[in-house]
Amino acid sequence: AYTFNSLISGLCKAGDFEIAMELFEEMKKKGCPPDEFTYNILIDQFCISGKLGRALGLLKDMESNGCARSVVTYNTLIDGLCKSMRVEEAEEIFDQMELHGVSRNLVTYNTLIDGLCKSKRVDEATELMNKMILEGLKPDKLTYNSLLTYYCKEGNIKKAAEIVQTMTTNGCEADMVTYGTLISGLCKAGRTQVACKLLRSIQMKGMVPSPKAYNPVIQALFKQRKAKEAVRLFREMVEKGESPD
RNA sequence: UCCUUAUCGCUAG
Repeated sequence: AYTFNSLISGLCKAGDFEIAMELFEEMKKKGCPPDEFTYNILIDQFCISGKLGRALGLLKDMESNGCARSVVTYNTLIDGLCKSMRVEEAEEIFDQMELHGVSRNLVTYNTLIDGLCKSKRVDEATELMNKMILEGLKPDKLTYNSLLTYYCKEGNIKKAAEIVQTMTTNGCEADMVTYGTLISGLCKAGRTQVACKLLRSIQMKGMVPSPKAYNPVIQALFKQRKAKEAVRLFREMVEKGESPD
């Protein structure tokens, strides 16, 4: 099955889904039954292509083929449902895990928290974060970033700053993803100057801002008709050894 | 051999 799984996964990534499915059928016929990994790969593919019904169908299949669902299986489905804007169903799957005796892990929580944030249900996302802490799981960068992204998109800089505060006090270092999110939030809120200052302070810390941290600022400067400043910033970025993207 | 987070752009609406 190992060989088949590698092939199927590779084919899916290359977009050759048809061939992957043929191999899947072949496995069953050739006495090499698909295992948990095979199913997870295919479920993920169906989710990515928006065929949730088929993904759920495979989930049923697993059971009848004596294949145990793992936490990854559930995580994949939860993510797929969230990305298709079917968060309610994702929540159902989340609840089902308990009944099936599969324990949720950090990824499970992060996935659903992100889904809730993207559906603008930030209060519930925050509740869920508290719940995970009660269950002994530690929120990580990804957890905080989902919330941070929500507040930044909303232009709620105050809340965003609070999140950064919380994450650092909980031992999560702000990284370039964090800064990139914050900077774009600041630009969106029209606080371009503050965003520039943040760029500076990142450099003071000895970090090199990524192009993704520069981009929103450059963009915002153009919108404010400050093309010269934008170009200056661009030059600076190149000098510091970053390749523009 | 399998799952989750940020910016911009592109495409569609």
